[in-house]
Amino acid sequence: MSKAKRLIDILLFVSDKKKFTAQEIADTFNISVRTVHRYLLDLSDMGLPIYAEQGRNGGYTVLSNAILPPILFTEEEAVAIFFAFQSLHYYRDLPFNAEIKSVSQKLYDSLQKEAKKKIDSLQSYIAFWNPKRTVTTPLLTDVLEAIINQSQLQIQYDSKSGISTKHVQPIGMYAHDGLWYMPALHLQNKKILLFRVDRILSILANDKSKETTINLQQWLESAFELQQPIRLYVELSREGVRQCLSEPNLEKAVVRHSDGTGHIDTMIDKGELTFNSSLFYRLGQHAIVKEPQELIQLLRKHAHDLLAIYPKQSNS
Amino acid sequence: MSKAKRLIDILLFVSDKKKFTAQEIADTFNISVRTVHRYLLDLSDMGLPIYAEQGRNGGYTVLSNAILPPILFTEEEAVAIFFAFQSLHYYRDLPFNAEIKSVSQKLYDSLQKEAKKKIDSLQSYIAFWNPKRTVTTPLLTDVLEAIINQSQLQIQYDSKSGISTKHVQPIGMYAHDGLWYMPALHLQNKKILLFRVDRILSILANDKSKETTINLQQWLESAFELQQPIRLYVELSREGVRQCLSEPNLEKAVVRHSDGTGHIDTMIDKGELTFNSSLFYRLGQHAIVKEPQELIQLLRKHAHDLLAIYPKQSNS
DNA sequence: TAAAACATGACAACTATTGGCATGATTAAA
DNA sequence: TTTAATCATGCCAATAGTTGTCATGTTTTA
Repeated sequence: MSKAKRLIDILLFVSDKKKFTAQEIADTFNISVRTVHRYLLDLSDMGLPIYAEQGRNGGYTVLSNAILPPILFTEEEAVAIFFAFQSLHYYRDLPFNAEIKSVSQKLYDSLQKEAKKKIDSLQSYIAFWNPKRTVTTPLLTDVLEAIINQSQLQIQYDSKSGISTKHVQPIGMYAHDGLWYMPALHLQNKKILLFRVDRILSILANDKSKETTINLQQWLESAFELQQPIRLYVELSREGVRQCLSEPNLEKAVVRHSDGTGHIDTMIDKGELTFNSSLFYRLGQHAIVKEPQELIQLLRKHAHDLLAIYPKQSNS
Repeated sequence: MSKAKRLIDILLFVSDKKKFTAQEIADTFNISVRTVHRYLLDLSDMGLPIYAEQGRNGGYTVLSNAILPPILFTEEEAVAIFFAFQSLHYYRDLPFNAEIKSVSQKLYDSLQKEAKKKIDSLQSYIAFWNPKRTVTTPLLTDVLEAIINQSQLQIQYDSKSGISTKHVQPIGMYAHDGLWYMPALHLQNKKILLFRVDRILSILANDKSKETTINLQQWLESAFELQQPIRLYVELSREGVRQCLSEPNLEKAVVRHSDGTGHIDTMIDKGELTFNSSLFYRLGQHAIVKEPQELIQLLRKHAHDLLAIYPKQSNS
């Protein structure tokens, strides 16, 4: 086997093992101890952060985390990684911020002059634009750690009804629209609630004592099942069709007529009525709700309330 | 210089040059032609897609795109790239779909068994959730190509007022909220308009004839300057504060009072009034708009319209 | 037909790697 | 204090790998 391959094998072996003696490596790879010393010197020269402790019980220790074998990327692939990272910029807090920086650095360093120019020029043609969030999520990594350890948590939470202390077992954590959410089992009433991680004011992890719950993927799927299905029927003008096609929740249900107008006929959850009323309020005459009556009543009630809040001759 | 380093140098050289003869390489690197043949055989064995044409005017041709020197990643960095890509899944169309797949494949293949498990288990704790868009953007790559070439375009566009043909020069392209947008200079009236790429029905690129315009970054910055500033003053209940802090546009302007309530006092653009009326309609009594009068009138008018659209005893 | 390219084999000269041995230094346990 | 287990380094001969040169083919095109 060529030296290069053997070096990579040893690199992977030691970066995985973290602590070892030269004799171990010699035995594992059937080479002499002398050669092992030489190899480790080479790896050290190549930048592997490794140090040796002398004396009995001594040995080598690798400081970095597990390392992957060298990978060859094409320029296009490097660009893809750059842009994927760019799209993440709008999360103010991310569990991988340090890694994202180091990967970008490694890639950019290895690009040639011309390729760097290409990336820079592409960046003047293409972008991911998102409003930069200002809410910070200081406890993000703590929460993630607790989730991975499957700990039960005592959290102080800033909810609709004020700050309260809750005893929960988290299911997982997900990002949506720039914010982090944590579905968790509320241990008092055995119900799964959804918490916003930025609204968690403090956490206290108890000993891990796992109650078997569903995992995050299952929860995400079930969370969007209809609990109380109800029929939504809406007639759309041409503009209404256009607008509704931009609504992630409804776009699938839009039916176009040949004259450009259309309609929506689908089942939605009763709990989504409030959300939908906001949409159809905005669309006004471009979307005439025919069903359900509840939604129509909601729209009317809200309109009435609004007229009460803002009386005719209002002056500040 | 060691063989490995020389091989990498040659790899980079030839993957950049694409077409070359053995003699060229021999001259460039001061090695014999025989050795070049041997090296190219090695590179071919290592997976570089290269083929040779014999005879006069023959030579070697590399099929793949420019290749970066081998990079060492840590496991954590690989995980970061995976999750960055996961967050992109909600764009149905991306200019880098092929690259994203190949990078994921390369990384996953190079992970050890244990590391694969780690990633899989992390994926059951952490996710990026986004509604999957169903609108397709078939012309995405064509548009990107035209933008890079700085071509002028004749597009068929499905706008509010129907399908029309427009003659434009694109400035760039950006993604937002799962959709792709293209700001472009309308050549008839010299104004910059914003197009949704999925609403472009066909494009026809003219010869490139660049009118100097601003670049995408500049446009993005200027696009959010206030054209017609107007004062927005809103009194917020405790719940209103909570809700407004989740609104990317307003969160910066929210001022909290010591009792948990708060207010917004900021400048907004007159053009955003419609957008804001939808928000404050939803918030109802939790956010009492005091200024501007236009917004209050808009809220009232819309409420009136709605009551007219949905008369009292409406039955489907 | 000649020139320009790739393809491959043989071999000697050269270079790099390896293992074995020796010598030191350092550390912790006996 | 001694001893065993470590790393660290130097030397050298044996071995392994690499290189250049030359030779011989093949394929393609001017």
